[in-house]
Amino acid sequence: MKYYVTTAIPYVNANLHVGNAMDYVMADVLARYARQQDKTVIFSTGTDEHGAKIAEKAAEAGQEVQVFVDEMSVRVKDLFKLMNISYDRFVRTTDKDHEKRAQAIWKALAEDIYKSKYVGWYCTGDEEFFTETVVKENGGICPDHNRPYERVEEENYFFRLSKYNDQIKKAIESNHFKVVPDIRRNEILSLLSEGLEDISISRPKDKVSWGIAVPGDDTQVIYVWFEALLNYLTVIGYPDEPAFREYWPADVQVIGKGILRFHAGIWPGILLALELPLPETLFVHGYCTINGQKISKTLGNVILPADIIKTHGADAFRYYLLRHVPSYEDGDFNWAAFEKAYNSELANELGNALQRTVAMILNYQEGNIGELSLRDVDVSAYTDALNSFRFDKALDFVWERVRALNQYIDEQKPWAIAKTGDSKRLSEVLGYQASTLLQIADLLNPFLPETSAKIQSVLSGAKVNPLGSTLFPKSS
RNA sequence: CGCGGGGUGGAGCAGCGGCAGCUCGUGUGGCUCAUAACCACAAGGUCGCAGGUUCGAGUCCUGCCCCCGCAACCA
Repeated sequence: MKYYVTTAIPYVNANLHVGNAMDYVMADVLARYARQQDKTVIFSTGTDEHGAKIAEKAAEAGQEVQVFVDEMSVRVKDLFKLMNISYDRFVRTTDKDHEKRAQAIWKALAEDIYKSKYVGWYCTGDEEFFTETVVKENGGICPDHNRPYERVEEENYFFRLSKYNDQIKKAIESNHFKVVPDIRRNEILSLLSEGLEDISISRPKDKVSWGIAVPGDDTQVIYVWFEALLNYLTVIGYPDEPAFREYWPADVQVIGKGILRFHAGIWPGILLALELPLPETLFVHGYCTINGQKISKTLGNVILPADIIKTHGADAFRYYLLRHVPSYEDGDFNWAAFEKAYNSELANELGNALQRTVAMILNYQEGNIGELSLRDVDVSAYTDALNSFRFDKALDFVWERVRALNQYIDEQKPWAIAKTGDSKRLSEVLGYQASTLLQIADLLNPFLPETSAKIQSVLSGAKVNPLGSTLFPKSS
């Protein structure tokens, strides 16, 4: 069975921070879980590299735009490696292949594209037009970028999005196209009730040169956001590659709440116009604040994934985002909460459970693990949680198992059994401990791949194979 | 009257008509296999405010107060 999962592709104008990482970590869990179930998986991600803002950033850095985006794209890949993101395909919007296929999509949409005059206020920081009222409210200055809106009057190509409004609404209402969680589904439905307007999907080349040319009109380039959405199709080779025919529609597309309108409004409109099926599910996660504040460069509160991973490892980083940021809502990252979770949950509960088990097997049984004895455990709470993208709840379930194991050890008191010389009973108890740890490793595999592998390497043979150090060592 | 979410022990949350629950923190005790880790027990709540419906209301209804999102591409 095939499984196609995507993330939004990051715009490479800045380094990715902990909040940005939610997309990739969550999608990675889904991809690993699907592989564990023997599905054939394509997990796609990439980088969004066009637009005036990128060109501007490159100029600031005194670099050729292509050199700039090459470098930024490599940084993203490096970060993904650091976070253990197991993507299968990586698309860059500056790839020749993407450009060619994006243009093919444009041509396929020809019937729904028309040329018209656009008059409005534009902010280069947002790459977006704003309405008269918004501009007035903000006194003519974009609050996000602290720069004046530009008065722009230009000829653009438009996409007949309004035509598909009702079809999109129906698809979401009928759950043919599922938007998860409900709060986001309701949000987009209310928006669709108001009705979507046609959108501008190109900009004049003399204003924005860093982009993909509109086929048949070299005075215009494709609007960066429109073209970036197409990555979900181009990365699997729309329209002619076998992967496209096999893997589309996507099973899950993971995005952050800020780009809901694009993915539940514009994107399905494009797909309907192309007469392609809509994705099965759009999963929308919340944002991660830092110390309760919105992450922002101007506030200077940015924490990079590498800051955490360098000292505590990728698994601890993934663990915190997946369990302590509610999967359906916003959450907070702060060092105190992170250290707390690391020490008490990862080190004291899980790490120590492995440690005490290994120590006893070494001390009492010369390292012989003996017979594993897996009692049947109902893991439906875990699978239900994963199937509904409740990563936090799935990990709660795993930790119930970890706690239960520590309780079991305290109740059985294997150290006391060792003194009685009842080696048969002792072996049963220690065998059960090892089995439970292996089961936990299995459940943890999609979430904490390194930890899962470590536990397995310790307990998979006939004898324990102790790690060089403890799982999750404490620094202080 | 733009739309939506929320206010529950010190903190973070669950419960959505029938004995107020979970994790953390706090206190006490137990254990000694273990990363000064682990386990047990306890204290701590007029469930934002005011009315109403009901045999019975965190839970349903009405009004009010206060936070926070979206609207306004920020992942």
